[in-house]
Amino acid sequence: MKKRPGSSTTEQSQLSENAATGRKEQTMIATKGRYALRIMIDLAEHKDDGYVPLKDIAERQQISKKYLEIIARELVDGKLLTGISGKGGGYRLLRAPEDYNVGEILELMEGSLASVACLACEQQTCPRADSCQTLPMWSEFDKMTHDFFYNKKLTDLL
Amino acid sequence: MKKRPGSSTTEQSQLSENAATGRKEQTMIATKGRYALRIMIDLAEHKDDGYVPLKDIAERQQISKKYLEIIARELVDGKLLTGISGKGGGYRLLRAPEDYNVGEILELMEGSLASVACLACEQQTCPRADSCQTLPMWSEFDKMTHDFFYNKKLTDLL
DNA sequence: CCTTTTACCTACTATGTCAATAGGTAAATA
DNA sequence: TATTTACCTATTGACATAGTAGGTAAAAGG
Repeated sequence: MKKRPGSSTTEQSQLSENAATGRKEQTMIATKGRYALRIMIDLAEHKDDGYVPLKDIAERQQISKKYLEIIARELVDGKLLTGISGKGGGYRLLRAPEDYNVGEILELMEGSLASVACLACEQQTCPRADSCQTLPMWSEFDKMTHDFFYNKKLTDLL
Repeated sequence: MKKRPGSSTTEQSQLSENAATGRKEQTMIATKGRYALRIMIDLAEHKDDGYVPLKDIAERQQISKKYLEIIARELVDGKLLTGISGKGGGYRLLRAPEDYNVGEILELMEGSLASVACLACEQQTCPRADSCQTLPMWSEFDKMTHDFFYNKKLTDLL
């Protein structure tokens, strides 16, 4: 409710990641995507430990466990993870670490890696598309971005 | 005040660019950056017509003139354009079109093209930087992005 | 059986950015 | 002097982000 900074339980959160830098925050990859990646990396590194509870990940990664819950559930819904409840429960990868790529993880969390709205989500083509002088550049950039992240395996980050 | 859609004067604005796609809008390049680029392109195409009033640009590009005013002023402040008031006034480029690159235009408007907050704005380095397993990837991506846009000249879009 | 541990679920909220709009003033020309 | 233009300040609605709060259900150990 009151969001008192520094009141968190185990972790010390991301401090002023967003604060008073004077400039904007319109980053391509938000916290959610980055945290998701760190969950996946953590699970890859502990893939032989059975089910890994979120509490452990939160402590190791210094991220609010409560927030990680939201992210982990989205990863489960997106079939990148599986989790079981109860004592001895936790999360684990569904595939071998080398069979994940960074792009699919980020795209699941961020919705789309598109650089501009014009190209996001199979959008009905913009009426100006035919005459747009910048669209080819955005397309080229998006292809480059897609290739970059989809060719990067999770194991490349270990 | 009331923002009634479709009430604009000359242009029909960007319609539902942000609306009900069901997914998110966290695009790397916002409307502001794209509009700025279109102003620059328009001015490059009319560089022999003296000072070009914003009214003309707004009509040609189908963008709210009022919003373009904000963007144009930022471009002036950033030394990419010059403008003079009064009849016969308007805006013009300060350099030859081939001496502009897309990166400097976007970066002026968007503040930074950084993919993640960790790398934006000369930020004091993250305490986790040394051990961060994802930072090298973000750096690599940012370098690729920077090269892409800074090597793209304004004249490449004409 | 009961306690503990865990995932899973719904709801809420503070903050900030984006994309404009509104309503002016100052400057320059015809 | 009227008109056209840039320049300026302020405000706003909508939405996303990054969480927090407070539970319920499931699974295992004792």
